[in-house]
Parts: sequence; C-alpha cells; structure tokens
Amino acid sequence: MQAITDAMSMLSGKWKFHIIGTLIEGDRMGFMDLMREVDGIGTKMLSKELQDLEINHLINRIVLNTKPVTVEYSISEYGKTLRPIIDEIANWGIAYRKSIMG
Amino acid sequence: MQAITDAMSMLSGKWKFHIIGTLIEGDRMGFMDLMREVDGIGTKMLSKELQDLEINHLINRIVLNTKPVTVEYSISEYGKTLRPIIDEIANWGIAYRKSIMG
DNA sequence: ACAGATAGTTTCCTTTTGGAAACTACTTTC
DNA sequence: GAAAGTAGTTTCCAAAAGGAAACTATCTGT
Repeated sequence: MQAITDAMSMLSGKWKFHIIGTLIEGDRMGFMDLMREVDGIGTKMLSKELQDLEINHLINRIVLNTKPVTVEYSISEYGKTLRPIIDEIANWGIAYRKSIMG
Repeated sequence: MQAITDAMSMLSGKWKFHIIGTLIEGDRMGFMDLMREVDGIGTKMLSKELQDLEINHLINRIVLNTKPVTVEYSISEYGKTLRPIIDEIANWGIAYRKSIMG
C-alpha cells in the first residue's frame, strides 16, 4: 500500500486529475485555455497546481516569445503514463452516474 | 471531467484508497485488524472513513454477537468494482518508486 | 480486582486546502 | 489613452481535514 501513498502524493488536491485529464485530451494549452476548460477553478489554484505538476515532471511548461507573452502547457511523456488511472477513474464515475440515474 | 468529480467525491481523503485496498486483498477484518494494517491511521480517522465508505455502499459492516463484541468489515460487491482503479494507482506508484531508485 | 482486548466517540488543537478579490506587468487593438 | 487580453502573484480569510489523547462501555482471563 506504500505505492498508493507514493502515487497519491503527486495527485492529491481538488484539481490535479482534472488538469491532467484536460491536458491529456487537448494538447498544448495556455493558462487561459485551462481556466476555461477546468470548470470553477481560480487563478491562484490553477497556478499552484500547475507548478506542482511541473515540479513532478508530469507536465511541460514553455514560455513563448509572443507579443502578449503566452505559455504553453502540455502533458509530458511521463504524465501520459497516468492515462490508465485517469481512464479508470472516469469510467468508474460514468458507471456510477448511470447506476444512480437509470 | 464531471465523471472524475463524481468518483473522487467518494474517494477523497488521506486513507480511503488504503482502506479499500486492504479490504480488497484481505476479506473480513475487524476494526483492530484494520488499525494494524493501515499504517499510521488513528481510531478517529479510521472510524470516520469507514462510516463514509459504508454510507456509499463500498463496504459492508456487520456486528457479530460475540463476547467482546466484534465487527466485521468487508468490501462490498460494488466496492470490488474499484479494483481496476486501485490496481492502476498501485502499479503506477510501484513504477514510480523503481524509476527514482534504479 | 485489575489488565487487556473488543470498538469506537469526543474534545481540543494544528495544519492544510481552497477561494475571492485586488494587484502587477506587458502588449495590442480601438 | 482606455479597454482588453496575455499570465500570473499576493493578501486575507474561512472551511475542511487530520492527529493526539482521553474517555466510554463491554467482556475475558488471571
């Protein structure tokens, strides 16, 4: 069960799975793109969560030399290994929804 | 991504994955058995987390009519559907450990 | 009678998490 | 020159989460 602690130490918090899931499906997104996609998040939390994910090498952050400076966030190769986890959780959530509805 | 919110609303907190994982591998455990298996947890948190899991029908709780009264906790059929999630997270954690070690 | 095991609950406290709003700083468009 | 878009940071606060220790209550064995 120590493996679960290790994994969750990088994935805890209200927004990490959402952000990773969003970056897995749509690649290369700016800060404002993420604000629009991750429903309800504020600038402070998005900024902090992105920093956490970058520190753990789950995402890439590239500052582009454009006129209003833009930043490109994308899932890293390492981050892509989380896909099975994200998929399983999403599938389970969908099945759960159906069971309480239908 | 709403599916992820739905799933995580039942699985949030520091101990849920541990408790579920423990009950998936070893069936029928008492409160004190769980205290011994879930490393570091206190009685308050174990009690609270077990209640949450029971409310969401992920585990079963049966009070046995024994002399010091004993309680049997076990994973429910519904709880068993979490197995793929638990397995994926544990596998990822193990791979992560290996990558920072070796 | 007392220690030890069962299964918790309660209280008190600290830490962590998260959110709203204001602010910085730079550039382009109107 | 003002508005709007880029990408955040900072401050201030409230709520949630979590932990340690003490306590309840019952029963068994010595």
